[in-house]
Formats: sequence, C-alpha cells, structure tokens
Amino acid sequence: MAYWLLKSEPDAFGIEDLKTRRNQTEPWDGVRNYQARNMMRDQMQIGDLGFFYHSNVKEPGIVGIIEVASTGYPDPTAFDPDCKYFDPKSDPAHPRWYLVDVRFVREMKRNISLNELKEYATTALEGFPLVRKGNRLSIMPVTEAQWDFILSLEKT
DNA sequence: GCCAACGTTGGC
DNA sequence: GCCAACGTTGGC
Repeated sequence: MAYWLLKSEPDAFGIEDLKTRRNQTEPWDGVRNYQARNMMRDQMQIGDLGFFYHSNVKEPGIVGIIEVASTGYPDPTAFDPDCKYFDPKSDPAHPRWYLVDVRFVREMKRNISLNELKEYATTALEGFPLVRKGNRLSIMPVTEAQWDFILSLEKT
C-alpha cells in the first residue's frame, strides 16, 4: 500500500467534481508526462491513498483524499481526435498513455496550503517534490512518514 | 499576466 | 547524442 499526491486544476476538475461524480469515481485522464504515466501504469495499486491537490488557484494546496480504484490501463482520451488530450502517436495497439481510476474518500477539514507545506521543506518534508522549486510533476509519490505528517497538520 | 523552471522536439 | 528552441506548468 502506497501513498500519492495528484495535482489538478479545479477549474478543469476539482475535488467537488469528484465528490459529485457517479460512484464518486473518475478516470484520471489527460496526463501527458512520462514519469507520471509510469507511476500510474507500473506502481499504483487498488487501495492506495492519495492527496488531492488544487493547482493554479489563489491558494494552492491539499484539499482532499482519494483512493486508487483501478490499476493502470490505457488512457482512451489519447485515441479520440475530438478530445483535447488526443495524441496521434498513441493507438490502442500501442498505447502511449495510461491512467488509473480514483475514488473520492473525503475532503480535508481544512485546506493544507502549499505555503504551509513549504514551512517544512527543510525538516519533516525534506525531499518532498511538491515543496521543491520548479517541480512540475502532476503525480508524485508520498512516503508514509510524509503522509502521516501532513495528516497531522490537518488537526492543528 | 508574467516568467522561471523544466520537459520535449528536432536539426545537425 | 548534443543542445537550442519551443511549449507547458504553475506559483506569484
């Protein structure tokens, strides 16, 4: 069982959207980054937990918790010419992009902002990709210690 | 809206 | 295989 952090722009798809989706489950599609692809294809397992992070907003931060609801499978949006995520270099016989389904678990009791997380960039969260400058990974692994620490912040 | 950081592309 | 140019991410 592993832990993850998944970024999303709430203007496109936020925690509220996941919460109100049927079965509260949604394919995490549109990821076009090889590192993130590899994690979804090779590493993520049903039952893994993840933080849901809102990016590109006034106060970016962790807003909720999701559960991985499938193992990796080819991202169908890459095959659809009418979809903005279409990639002609991916086809069903040789899919280039993968995704997992994610299920809503709960919202955080409060937003754990990026600013707050950065306070621990040299202590409890040292090495955590999110608080490293210039980080652009849309999916990143979270260690159990980091997971527990961030959850403990929620109660403060 | 700006721009730093970084990944990808493509010419050579 | 190098690396300049380009596009995108995402905080501010």
